[in-house]
Amino acid sequence: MSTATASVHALATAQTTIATPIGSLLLARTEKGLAGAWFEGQKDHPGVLAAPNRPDDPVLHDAATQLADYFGGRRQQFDLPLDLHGTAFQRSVWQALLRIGSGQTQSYGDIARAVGSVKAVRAVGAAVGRNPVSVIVPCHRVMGSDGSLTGYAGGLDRKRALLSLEGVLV
Amino acid sequence: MSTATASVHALATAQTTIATPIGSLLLARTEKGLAGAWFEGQKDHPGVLAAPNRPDDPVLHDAATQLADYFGGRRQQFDLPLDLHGTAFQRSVWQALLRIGSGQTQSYGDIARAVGSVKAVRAVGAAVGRNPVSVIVPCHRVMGSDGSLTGYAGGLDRKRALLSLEGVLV
DNA sequence: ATCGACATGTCCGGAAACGGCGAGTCCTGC
DNA sequence: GCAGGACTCGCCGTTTCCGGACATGTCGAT
Repeated sequence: MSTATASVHALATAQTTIATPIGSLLLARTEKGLAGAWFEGQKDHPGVLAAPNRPDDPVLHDAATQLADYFGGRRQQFDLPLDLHGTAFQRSVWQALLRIGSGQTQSYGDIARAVGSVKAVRAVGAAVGRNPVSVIVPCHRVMGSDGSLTGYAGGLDRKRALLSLEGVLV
Repeated sequence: MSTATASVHALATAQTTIATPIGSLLLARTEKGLAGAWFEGQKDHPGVLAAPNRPDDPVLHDAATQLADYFGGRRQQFDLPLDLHGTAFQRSVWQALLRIGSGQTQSYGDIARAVGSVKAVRAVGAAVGRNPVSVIVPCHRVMGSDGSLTGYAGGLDRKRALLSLEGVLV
């Protein structure tokens, strides 16, 4: 069980589940902001959360709306308070992800450069793979340096779908 | 991309293009001298060079003049500073080419003997084929031991034309 | 505590393929 | 006979390709 998942279990103040074209998405927030978004069946899915179900919570509601717009092709970027729990290294990687615009991609090496440890490429891979907030923190925009899709915690099909939606893949 | 071509890309300080009866010729120089002369469409043509276009550069201007004289039948040998980039073996082969006078030819085996490795006949072929300075380094004066034309990076037609011009072919 | 496995990328060494050949063999057709 | 073509094989420098090693941060399992 990862640090991020553990802290969400302990700190979540509200949750809700929404439907998307590529599977339902569990959203969870803490006091400070959105802290988790996992597809059903995804690798680090926290399972059942103790936090109360509150679809009308402001943050969760905004997130749901913005995600609906995103999947409908009416929105390219998100504007939400985030509360990303992880090690310093992981947070810096996730911040780097947030700087990749819609329709763009970067390689794991690019991210490694961006966070200042050029050779920590595998470490970057691990960190990207532990992104707690799918879609909104766009870990799907990271590909191998040769253009291969490599992996995705939610399954490569979802990665493909997201990239198609953003116009990256034919 | 051959070593020679690569280094020209990096080191060229000036370029120009001249017209000849057998196609236009791209000339490039480095600090030290003429480093490249490629026919349009020739095998190892470097494509677009970053170096500035300077027809009036002394070396390029001299080269252009001497080439014009050569193609007009008024000149048999060239007097220019050359800067040939390649492996040690390639350079020794190219030097051997420079020792073949106008109107003469040698076989690949002759060159192999000249550079001291009698059996490196095919290697000589490869090196000759990568001559970076067409016409001036007379790789067109090398033929098969049976008198056949074998190959030419700029196309056999050009090889024939050059040899005719030099009175070797009827 | 230590170890190993990862959603990678780069570098390095060795192996193998690839030529602007040439000499030798064999076979055809005069 | 014998000139000449098709084929084989050895030769060698260069390029390309492939496999392995390594660097790095975290986490789960010994």
